[in-house]
Amino acid sequence: MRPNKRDELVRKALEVFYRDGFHATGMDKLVVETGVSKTSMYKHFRTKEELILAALRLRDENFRNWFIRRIEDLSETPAGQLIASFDVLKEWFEEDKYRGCMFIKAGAEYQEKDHPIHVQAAEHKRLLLDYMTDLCRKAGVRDPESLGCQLLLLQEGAIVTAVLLKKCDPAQDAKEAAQVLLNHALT
Amino acid sequence: MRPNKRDELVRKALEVFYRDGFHATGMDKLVVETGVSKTSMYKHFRTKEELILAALRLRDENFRNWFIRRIEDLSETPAGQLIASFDVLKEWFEEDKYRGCMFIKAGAEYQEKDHPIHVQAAEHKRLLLDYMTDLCRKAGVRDPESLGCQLLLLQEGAIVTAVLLKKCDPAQDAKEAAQVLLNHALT
DNA sequence: GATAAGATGTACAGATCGGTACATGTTTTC
DNA sequence: GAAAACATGTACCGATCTGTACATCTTATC
Repeated sequence: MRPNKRDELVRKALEVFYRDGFHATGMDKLVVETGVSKTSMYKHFRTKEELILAALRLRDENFRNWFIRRIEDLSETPAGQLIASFDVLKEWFEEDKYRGCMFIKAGAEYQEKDHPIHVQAAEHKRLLLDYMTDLCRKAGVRDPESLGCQLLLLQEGAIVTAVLLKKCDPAQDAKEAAQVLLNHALT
Repeated sequence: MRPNKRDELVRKALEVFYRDGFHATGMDKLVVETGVSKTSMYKHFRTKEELILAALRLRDENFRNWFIRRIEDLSETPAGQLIASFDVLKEWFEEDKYRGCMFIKAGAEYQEKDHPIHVQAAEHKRLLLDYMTDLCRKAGVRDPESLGCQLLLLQEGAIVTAVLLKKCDPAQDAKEAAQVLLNHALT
C-alpha cells in the first residue's frame, strides 16, 4: 500500500469524475482505467464517497494553487489581480478539457446541505470568496465583503455560462463588468 | 393513453429529477412515486432520456413564465425590470424547495455538447440571455449585448452561489452590482 | 353480449451498481 | 529457507439499472 500509489489512484479518479460525473462513474470503470484490482482500490478507499472526497481535496489544492499563481504572474497589485483573475478564467475556459467547475457539479449531484461532499464543495467556494475579499481589502475598496462577493458571482456565472453558451465570451464580459464595479468601489 | 395523464407524469418526474438529480433517479422510483405501472410509463416515454427532455421542456415553460411575470409585476419600465429580476431571484432562493437551476444541473450531468439534454439546457439559457438583452435594448443602454450578458452572469453566479454559500446573500449583492453596471451603461 | 383494441400489472432479462470473501502471490523478518 | 505480514486477482453477492414479454383487465363497437 505505497502512498504514491494512492495518490496516483486519486489523480486518475479525479480525471474521470471530472470528465464523466460522479453518479455516472462506477467503481468498475475506475478499476479498469487505473489498471488496479478492485480489492486494492477498496484497500485504499473504504467507499466510493471516500474516493470522491479525496479527489475533491486534490482538485481544490491543484485548482487554487494554479489559479492564484497565474493571477500573481499577470499582475502585482491587488487591484490588478482582481481584474487579472478573469483573464485566468479565460485561459481555463479555452482548455479543450474544460468541463465547468467540479465543485458546482459536486454540490449539484449531492444536494443535501449536510452531505460530506456538499460540505466540501461549499468549503472550496468559501476559500475562493475569502481570497477575493482579501484582494479587495488590500486594494482599499469601500466595502471589501460586498465587492468580493460580487466579483465571485461574476466568476461563478462565467464558469457555468462558459459550459452552456460558448458564443458569448463570458470571461471577457465578466472582466469588463468587474472593471466597472472595481472603479465604482474605489472612487 | 390520455394526454393529461402524460402531463401528470411529466410534472411528477420534473419534481423528482429536480430534487434528486437525473442519474440518481431511476425509472423504478418514478414508477413508485407516480403510482403508474412500468409498462404505462414506457408507453408514454420510450426511454428515460425522452422523459427527461419532456421534464426540461415543462420546466423551461414554467420557469420563464413565472420569472418574467413576476418581474413585470414588480416594475413597468425596462430599466426597473432589469433590476427587479434580482428581487425575483431572491424570492426563488428563499423557497425551501430551492435546489439551484435545473438546466445548469442537466448540462453538468450530460456534458457532451451535442447530447440532446445538453442542447436543451443551453437553449434555455439562450432564451434567458435574449430576454435580458432585449430589456437592455428597450432601456436604451449603450451596448445591450454586453450588458445583457453581464447581468446574466450575475444571475447565474447568484443561482449557483445560493446553493453553496447561503450566508452571503447573493441576490442582494448581485442586485447592487447590477445597479452599478446599469447606471454605468446609461450615462 | 361477443369480440376486438387498447391500457395496465407482473415478472423478468441482461447489465451494472457498490462492496466483499477468499485464494494466491509477494515481500519482509527471523 | 520457514513463517508471518501484506498486496493482489478472481469470482461473486444482493441490489438496482433501463427496458421488455406476456398475461390480464377495461373499454368501445357491432
